[in-house]
Amino acid sequence: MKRQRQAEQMTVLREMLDLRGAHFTRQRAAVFDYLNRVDHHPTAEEVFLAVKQGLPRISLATVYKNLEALVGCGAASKLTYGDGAARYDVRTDHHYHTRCLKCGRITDLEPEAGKQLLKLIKPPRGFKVEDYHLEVLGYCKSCS
Amino acid sequence: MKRQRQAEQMTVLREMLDLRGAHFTRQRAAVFDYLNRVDHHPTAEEVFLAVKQGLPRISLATVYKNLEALVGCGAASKLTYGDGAARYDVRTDHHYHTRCLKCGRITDLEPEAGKQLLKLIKPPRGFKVEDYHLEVLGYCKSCS
DNA sequence: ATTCTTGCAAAAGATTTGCAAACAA
DNA sequence: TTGTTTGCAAATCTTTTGCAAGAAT
Repeated sequence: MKRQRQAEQMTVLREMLDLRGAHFTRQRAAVFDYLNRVDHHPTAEEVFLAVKQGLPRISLATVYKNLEALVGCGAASKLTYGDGAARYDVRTDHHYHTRCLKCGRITDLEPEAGKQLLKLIKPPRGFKVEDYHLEVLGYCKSCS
Repeated sequence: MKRQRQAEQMTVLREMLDLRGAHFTRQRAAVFDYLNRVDHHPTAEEVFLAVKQGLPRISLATVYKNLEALVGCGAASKLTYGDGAARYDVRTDHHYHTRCLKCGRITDLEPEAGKQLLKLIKPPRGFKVEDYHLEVLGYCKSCS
């Protein structure tokens, strides 16, 4: 059933890419697959090192291009913090997470609060809301 | 009264720096003063170009060092997004803002919602909350 | 006097780009 | 076939660092 799920995800990915006129490639699939497997939000470098196991000739530039392509077609999202490198995630619908100030690990928060949160937000007149992002900073269990 | 306010701010800055064993310098004061004047959240480059008007010999590295010093003593805060460069702000108590996806301009949101927001946040067990950050993404009046 | 800061140039880290060959549609 | 992607190297952009001279405490 794990395999079937993966196959479904790849079909969905194919469609999402197709809508943007982008091709489905082994490298792209590998990057997407890795993002689906990990439980945290890796940097491009991390993705590169992991995907290289299966595709030894892949380059870091290709990983960057593919992460960009995945974000572009909506299959992944980019999370940027002050720690140098950007992080990537397959989920585009999670806007709530915690980030450890020591180890940098990111974990998702319950999305329940989101609905209520939206009611509280009062953007300035004329501002067209497209998305929102809530980040809770602190120290995780193993770092505190 | 504008001048007096500036003088007060500088006195406060002196104290904040002193607590960390940091010196008060013309360059540092100029960077801090600029952050106090602007209505948006500039990048280090922007600060550099602006401060250079009054201190033509200042270097970009000095601006970076001073922004870091200001953040270190609590006189400023650093805001990091996916658009390449970090942005800085004198206020350290504003965690709610909007960011335009087109021009990158950042404006503050009413902090009222913060109190209620905190009640909604349920971090994982063992996570020690230090800070939080809410960002609303979209298009500002002039860009939409 | 001692310690910190400046300015410069060089270095480092992350990400992007140009291009010819390879691949997907 | 046509347009996109790959891999490589070089380039770019942001930020940091080493160091001697200068400024603040």
